[in-house]
Amino acid sequence: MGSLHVDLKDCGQCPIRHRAVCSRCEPKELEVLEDIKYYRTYEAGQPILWAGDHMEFVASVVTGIATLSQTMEDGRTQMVGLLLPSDFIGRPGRETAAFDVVAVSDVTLCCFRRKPFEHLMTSTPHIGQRLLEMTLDELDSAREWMLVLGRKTAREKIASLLLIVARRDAALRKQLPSDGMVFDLPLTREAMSDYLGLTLETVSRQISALRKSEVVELEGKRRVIVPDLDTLIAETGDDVDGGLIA
Amino acid sequence: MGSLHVDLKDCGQCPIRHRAVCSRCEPKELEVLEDIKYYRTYEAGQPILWAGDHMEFVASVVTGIATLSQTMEDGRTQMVGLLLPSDFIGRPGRETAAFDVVAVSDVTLCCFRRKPFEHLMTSTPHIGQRLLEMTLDELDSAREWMLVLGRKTAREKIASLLLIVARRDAALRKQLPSDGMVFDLPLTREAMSDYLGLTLETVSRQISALRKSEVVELEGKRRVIVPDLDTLIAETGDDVDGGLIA
DNA sequence: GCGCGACATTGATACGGATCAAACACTCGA
DNA sequence: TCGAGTGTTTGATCCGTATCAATGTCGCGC
Repeated sequence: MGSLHVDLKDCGQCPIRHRAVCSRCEPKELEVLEDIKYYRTYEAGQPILWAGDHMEFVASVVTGIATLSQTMEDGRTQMVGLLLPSDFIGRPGRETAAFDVVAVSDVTLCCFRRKPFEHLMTSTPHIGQRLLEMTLDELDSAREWMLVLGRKTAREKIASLLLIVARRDAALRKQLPSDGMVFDLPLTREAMSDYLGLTLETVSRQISALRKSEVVELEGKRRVIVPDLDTLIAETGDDVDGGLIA
Repeated sequence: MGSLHVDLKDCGQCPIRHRAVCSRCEPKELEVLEDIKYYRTYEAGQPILWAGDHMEFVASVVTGIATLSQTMEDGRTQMVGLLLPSDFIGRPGRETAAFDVVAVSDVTLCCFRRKPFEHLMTSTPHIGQRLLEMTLDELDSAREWMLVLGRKTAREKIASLLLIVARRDAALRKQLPSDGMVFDLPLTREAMSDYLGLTLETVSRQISALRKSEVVELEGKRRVIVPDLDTLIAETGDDVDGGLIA
């Protein structure tokens, strides 16, 4: 599990080649990147960074899932981002990590030493352009999540999370999300509660409630079946965006 | 009120010259910007953009305060950002607005037609670099706000908002926030509730409670006095960051 | 000066989600 | 096979915030 059957040293073979921060780079630019990059792996459950840590590198997630989160002194924690393959960790121009990063599954990172990477950003506009685009997308997602955290009920929060995971899973398979789709939750109930600003008991109860209402079916604790996508969307409280079918 | 005693056409005189998206530009680059820029003003309470609107321009806030918010079908509203002088509105490469933008006070925008601006971004790296930096900062703020929305109590939320406004106000005067500082709340109770994910009644009650606890004093409805800054910080639930005194 | 409208405060009550507690399900190693 | 550990479900109760409602305050136009 987790072993890759491609030569990771070759950017041309990289599974996130077309989506990551390097996606706009031309062959010559990739060669420079290949010189300063190296891989690191983390096992499920391992911390990758603690808030305040000195960061010697920035990185792209190549495989696996990690979480970005914040913890208060008394232990209350809030997840502030979910890092999936192709997502970027770290920020040029900043010495220390702003949030905790934890591997949820086994994770492989493609790391770049920070200083050379920063230098590269000024000489290679394609990297900065792509990073800007990715950061703007993340800012939009973060703002959308603020609505979930601030205004949605527990039931709507759960439905919103399920829908996000469902859409992501469909995108990964290069399919449209559809009625009858099946996917696995990558997160424990506790991780879901940290994401949604709820307790794990409430998460559990609301998932049970959605099952009783036949909005979703469960196979074991993690596998989810969505019999009717529009029903799930209705439960999120968002307006129906028909735009996806086009 | 709102009339500026400077020639706005001259970027050299612009009050946000050193912080806005154009702050890295050299004189020659500013000349290009001056060709495509124009000013628009909005009165307090006026909408600037609705989510979904076609955007023909991107802009910098020159003076005044605006809010960025999202509304659900049933009317629940969440503010997702507060736009202050030098903040940027819009996003290169996107046709439509993602959120509602409303002027809270009288607002002046420095607008750039979107297409020429996008073109400029590829030819003038300084703009993209600065925009990346600003966007990364906003992403960090958005993520910090997610902790407030997801995990803080009503009292902590109010204290967090007061502290943010206090710090911003101090920064505007180029002072450090200090004991005994006085500032005005730019927002109504309702706008605060939209920001904090509360009802306006709860906002009112918690402000009264903080006053009874002598964490703050009020002069009228809007003017706030902070007798002891550390007391206010303690009420936010955040760890005390001594870093500011250095 | 009066009355209106916008904004704010305060009170009474309801309800959603947190908290405390117990039991269940599954995996893994002895 | 059993027992421990981890993650999950479910129940009982409590508390914080929402909701519904009334009253208060200030500024402004008539």
